[in-house]
Amino acid sequence: MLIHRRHDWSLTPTEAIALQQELRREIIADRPIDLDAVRLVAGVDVSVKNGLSHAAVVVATFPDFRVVETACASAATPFPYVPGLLSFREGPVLAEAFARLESEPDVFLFDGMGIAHPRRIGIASHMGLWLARPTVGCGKTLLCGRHGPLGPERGAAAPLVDNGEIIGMALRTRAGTKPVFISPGHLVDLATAVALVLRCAPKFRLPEPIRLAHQAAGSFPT
DNA sequence: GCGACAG
DNA sequence: ATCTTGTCGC
Repeated sequence: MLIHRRHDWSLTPTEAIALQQELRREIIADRPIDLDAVRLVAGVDVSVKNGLSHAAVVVATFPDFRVVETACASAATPFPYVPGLLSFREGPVLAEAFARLESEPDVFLFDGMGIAHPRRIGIASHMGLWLARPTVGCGKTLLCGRHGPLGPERGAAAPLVDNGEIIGMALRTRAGTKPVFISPGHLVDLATAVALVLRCAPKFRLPEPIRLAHQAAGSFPT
């Protein structure tokens, strides 16, 4: 599908932070989406092996999750992991994989944060600008913000608050397991993001598209 | 200055 | 993220 190249990726940490401050102004995180109109959902993930980064984008039907396409890409890992700058480490390979997509997913689910980020531009939001399509962040652990206690049942949720603003939601997708942290990436609002993730994770803690992408990204020949 | 810190 | 098998429990 058509990708919008927004900038160069080879930046120093200081330059990367400055770029995030510029790009954050373009993020739209208050737009509702009609989930009944969603037909294709993509799961996005990257695995790192011996200095190489392997990206996988798995496109599945919604709401039954049958795989219709898998786009992959590999490249030398360009940037060390630095909290707050994950997109500069995984963005390059992901952009390559996105460019190889033949289908046009209605929404992309990322393994990481959307606006629940110190500068409100986690990897889901950042890549959302490149994709110019709805993106949602689904993290397994918290990067920033706090939340109150959650009920024990599936569907229980508590707002993620940082500096007085609601940036996401701690959401229990399965009873008896830790919650996941949902936040709008780009072109979606929090309520829609939460509803989508709940529908994408009917059985396991993580959304089905992300599980598929995680498996694909991790099964590269060495 | 002291912690916290997606993947 | 990654190194890694079996095992406890619903």
